[in-house]
Amino acid sequence: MGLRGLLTPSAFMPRPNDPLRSLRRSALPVDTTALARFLIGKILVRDHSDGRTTGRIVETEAYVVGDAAAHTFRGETPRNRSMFLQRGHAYVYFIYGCWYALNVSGEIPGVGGGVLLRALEPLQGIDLLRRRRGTDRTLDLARGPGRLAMAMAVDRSLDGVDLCRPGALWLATDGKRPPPIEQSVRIGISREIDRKLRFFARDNAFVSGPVHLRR
DNA sequence: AGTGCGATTGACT
DNA sequence: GTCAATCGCACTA
Repeated sequence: MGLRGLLTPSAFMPRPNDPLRSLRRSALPVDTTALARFLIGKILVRDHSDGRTTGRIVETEAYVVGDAAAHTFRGETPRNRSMFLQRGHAYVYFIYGCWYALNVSGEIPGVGGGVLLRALEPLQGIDLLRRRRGTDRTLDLARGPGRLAMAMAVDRSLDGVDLCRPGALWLATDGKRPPPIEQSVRIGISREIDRKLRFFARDNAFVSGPVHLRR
């Protein structure tokens, strides 16, 4: 490596400690499906009194306007109102009596739509993620929406948080190019089952779902 | 006031 | 591969 490489960041060397930059709202596509694709490769940051945990988003699903599988389909209610906030806000819901799941709102104010975050590749705070999940299996720490929320200590208290402002929970980029992205049908729904609104990083081991939907 | 069910997971055969 | 756990919420009445 030459002098230039010592003095300036190199695009060719991995930099594990690349600074995180908060995602500006203006950078987010004004469309839930485009946002679901855009978020692959971005970073979710959880700042907690226990410490910071971060993970790279490797799997998302879009729940769009007019989508019978979306919680917003029947209009705004106390439960889902966060998905009607301006794009970039957290919608957290509780399901099956035991799990939370985290979404990012994706439309203009008053219009309901959101992106379910389904899996993260753990980056920082892996010991803390392990403690929260009660397992040492790095692969399983945040593979699946319920595990992701548990690993990142996400519950309804974070519902409505603005993910474009650094705080308890926010979205960031480390400047890396997004990975190759694949698309498929969504997992675990019974309506609108043919719409290919799931996005994931190709051949990434931290992606959830059955094997035939992993590549 | 009562009912049915879900954008899941982990344990088990 | 199957299946129970578990409860907030939306819907019906």
